[in-house]
Amino acid sequence: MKEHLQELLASALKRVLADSSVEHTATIQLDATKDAKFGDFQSNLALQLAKTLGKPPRGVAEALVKQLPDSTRVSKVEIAGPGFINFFLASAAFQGVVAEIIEQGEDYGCDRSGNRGRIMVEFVSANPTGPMHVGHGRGAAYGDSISKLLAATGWNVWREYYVNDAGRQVDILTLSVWVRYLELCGENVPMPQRAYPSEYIRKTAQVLHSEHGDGLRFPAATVLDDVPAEPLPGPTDTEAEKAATKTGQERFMDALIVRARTLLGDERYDLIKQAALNDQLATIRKTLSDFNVGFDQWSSERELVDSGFVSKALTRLEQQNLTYEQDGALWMRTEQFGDEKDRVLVKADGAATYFCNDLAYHIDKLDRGYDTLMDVWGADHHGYIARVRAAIEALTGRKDALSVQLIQFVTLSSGRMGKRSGNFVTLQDLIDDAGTDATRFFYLTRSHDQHLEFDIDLARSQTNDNPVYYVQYAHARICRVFEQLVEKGGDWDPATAKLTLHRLTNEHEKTLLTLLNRYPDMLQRAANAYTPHTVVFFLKDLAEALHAYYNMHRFLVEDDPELQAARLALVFATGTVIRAGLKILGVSAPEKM
RNA sequence: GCGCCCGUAGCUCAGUUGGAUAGAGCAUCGGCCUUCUAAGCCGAGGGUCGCAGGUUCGAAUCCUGCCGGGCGCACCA
Repeated sequence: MKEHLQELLASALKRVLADSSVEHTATIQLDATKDAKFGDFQSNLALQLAKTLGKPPRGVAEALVKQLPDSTRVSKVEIAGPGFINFFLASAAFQGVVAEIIEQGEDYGCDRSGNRGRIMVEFVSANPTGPMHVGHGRGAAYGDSISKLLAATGWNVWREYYVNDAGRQVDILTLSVWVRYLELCGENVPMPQRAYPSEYIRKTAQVLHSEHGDGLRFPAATVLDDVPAEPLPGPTDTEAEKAATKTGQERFMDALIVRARTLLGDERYDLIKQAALNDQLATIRKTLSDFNVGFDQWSSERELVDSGFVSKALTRLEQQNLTYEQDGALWMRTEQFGDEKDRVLVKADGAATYFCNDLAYHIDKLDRGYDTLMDVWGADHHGYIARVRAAIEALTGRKDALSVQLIQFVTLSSGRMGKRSGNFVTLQDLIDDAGTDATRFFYLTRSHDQHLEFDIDLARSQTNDNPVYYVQYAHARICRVFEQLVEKGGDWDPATAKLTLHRLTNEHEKTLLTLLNRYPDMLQRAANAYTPHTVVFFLKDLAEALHAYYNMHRFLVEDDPELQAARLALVFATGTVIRAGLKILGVSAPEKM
């Protein structure tokens, strides 16, 4: 419809400009109106043109309207305000959408071709060192929905979880489990302050203890032999003292990790490590599964390193002259691609940085043929964007190959949840408590680049305060109407119903038809801007229109079969679009509530 | 100190990429259930869009400077 009006304007524009030297190359802007009194679509073309033509905008508008070709789909064209051209559509043009939706079902307005390109969406990628918290939940809900949205708008989407199962954090995890295990054996080794406190670590330790008995045990005195005691913060520490304490605590932990390796040997150390990782990942997988979030692939950092891909990637970077050695470390030239400084890939001690492995992973993604890489990160990683973007640009020559979506922080009534706070609300707690539907809807009701205040009590409430019910209720009401129809012995045939759509004429029907017509455009906008919350707000509007209609008119009108068929067609189409929209959000569309 | 994000009704937030009189929900007040689910509908009040300039036909939206909040500035992950 929009394209049709744009063509009309383009042709009028061509005639108006025929005898002047002015050219208008920009695409013709056409927007849905906010207010019905301005018609259905508005164009500001005349306002834009007025300046270059040196004529008053209303005059330009008049000239344009005069040259506008006739169209059966347009009932009226008006010039209003400073020079807007307002289009009023013929009602038939609006009613047709119902037939279209009945034919296409939940794919109405979607492009499932995958022709826009291959995109890899990497999201969550939470470290397997503890359960997911509410911040991860937001990233999960966002990543899952943006993937579905992109898949519905012409993208070929692949979703991945990058498992950080290599590096120091895994050693910290291993140590944490071992300390808990020693505790079960009766050995009193203090849990380092900066280790992982998760309850799940205790479970892993218990299983290890029951399976291996004292096989992994060493006397506490041996473990702590020659290791300086861990410093503890004082209540009146200065900044410098706090920093010193932190460094001391890190050293304490590193010393214990070295001790664990030495005493246990590689085989037993790896046994603990693998058990710990498996348990943490199992917990994360369970939560994500409960949360209705799926991945096409889980990529392991460990495997990337072990397979030799990381070193191969480094060789390639060297061959492209993107690296250099300095102070015993290997650096990547990211500064010349917009980063504020060059970055270390391999440290002087020979260990790869996180950036190194992560970059190799991104190279692997590019090797696999994805044109666009989307990374969904927590907002605290924004300082990391420039170096990855720089590296990707260096490799591909494209600035737009990487799209990073930052997810702003989530706060709960009890304050911000930190991963190591030891006392946090897990995502699992949240969805066990409030349910997947309410939780996902809540996460997606705010723009992802906006801080989110998560009202747990509201999400948990089973009352009309909970916004997710508003939309679901509209769907359930529609389903109930069709149930009632059957109970009354009536029937409804979509094919013949399409012939009755001219009966949809009242104000409430017009509102619904307008919204249904806007759905495809809304999907495109939401996908292009990477904003699933656009879908949420659309669904709220659609549900509102349905509820208002429901309260004002009966759908089952026995004394007028034609009108009944038409209204049922309209609410059937509305139900279809609500279901399709909720599916993109990962929220269920119940038939009963 | 430098960089990124944010500031809209009492609270939580939208705002169609610069459009017409800035909108929802919650909260407050007043109406609507013998007819398809009242988890709903209809109506009322509530605003210096942080502040000050600038750009132009037109600014919550773009630019500059302040004020306030969050986050980040590693040979950590």
